[in-house]
Amino acid sequence: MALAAAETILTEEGYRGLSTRKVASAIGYTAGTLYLVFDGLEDLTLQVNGRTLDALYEWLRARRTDSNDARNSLLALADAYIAFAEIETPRWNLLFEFVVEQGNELPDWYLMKLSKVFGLAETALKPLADHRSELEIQQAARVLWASVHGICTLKIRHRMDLAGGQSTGQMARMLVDNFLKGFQE
Amino acid sequence: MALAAAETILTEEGYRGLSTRKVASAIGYTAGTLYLVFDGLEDLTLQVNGRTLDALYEWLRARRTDSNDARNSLLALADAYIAFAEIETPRWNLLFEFVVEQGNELPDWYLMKLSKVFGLAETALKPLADHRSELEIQQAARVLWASVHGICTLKIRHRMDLAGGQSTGQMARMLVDNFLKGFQE
DNA sequence: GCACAATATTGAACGGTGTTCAATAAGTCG
DNA sequence: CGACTTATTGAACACCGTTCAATATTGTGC
Repeated sequence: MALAAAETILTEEGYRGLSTRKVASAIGYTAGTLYLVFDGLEDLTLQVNGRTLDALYEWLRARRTDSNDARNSLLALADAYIAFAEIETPRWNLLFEFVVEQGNELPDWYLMKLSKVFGLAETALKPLADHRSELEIQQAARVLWASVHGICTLKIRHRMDLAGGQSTGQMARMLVDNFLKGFQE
Repeated sequence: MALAAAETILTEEGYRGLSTRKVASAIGYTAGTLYLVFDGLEDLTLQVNGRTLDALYEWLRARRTDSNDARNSLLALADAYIAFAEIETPRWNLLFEFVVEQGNELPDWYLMKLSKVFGLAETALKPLADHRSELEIQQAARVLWASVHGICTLKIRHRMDLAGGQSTGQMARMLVDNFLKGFQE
């Protein structure tokens, strides 16, 4: 499979090393042949990202804690997310480096996979459902998710190795702790 | 100046359209000449990013509120940050698309500019200094900054246009409100 | 003004990229 | 076997970053 070869190249050389010719020759074909299967490099990238989202979902699902303690669940999720980004950095990078062309939208199947991942945070927040509405839970889950993602991004892209060095995990803990305190009134 | 030309191309064609040849011809030169001034495209990109950081700092500084209300200050800052990302999307994208090569570090002058921007969030949080230590303030400021950045990223890269659609501003408000409630004990 | 040195600039070259497409090879069926 | 369909190629096009010998330009000392 071309996608598996693409993932190998991606992991070994980073997303800048990913090229149609390299993927094709890795599976014993020519670049032209790839264009019978994919619309082009952008499409191939999207497919790779789809598989990465699947892998991320499985990774997180395997590491979640099934407790009724929203704080514990969210911290476990955040730690697992950070670990995935650190271990699978090139694949994780490609996930967000892929900027959708102006006017184009991400395909539905891709948005589905995304919302499946977000869903994990929502279920982790569910134990607080008595105090808040369904919509508020969903919105809070996304705010938290985006925030953890931001912490992850700035750390991995070396935008935060300045003074006051906390680890990514500590930052996530600070975020979740304070946010939840506020969210529970 | 080459950097000004690079910014024009960047704004008009996105960071994928940025090339040494285009920048050079835009100022009436040849690609080779750029290599007497810059170490290569990576260096040129870094210089452009430096100017973007300056512009971002000025943008935020001009829009901050000088009140003693940490919440108001932070929300003004977050809104200004989001607005900058929306208006100057290509330049803002390049700021974080630039992944530092393995082993290389960002130069000191770049980290200085970064910490200057982060500093704005720290001063906005200062009114709460009585309750917390200096270090905690700094750390909280960074957590908040990274979180707002994450919200911004996922929105601009179209990773969140699913159900429960809040605006970026609403998400930032939810984040700051809840975090501060928790942070103030 | 002129010769010489220093600097600035070029343009071709190398190896790479995404993408297209006529031409060819391989497989299938009557 | 021939006809038809499918798979695959490899050359071509227009780019890209980067290097560097050759050339043009400028500046300096006489």
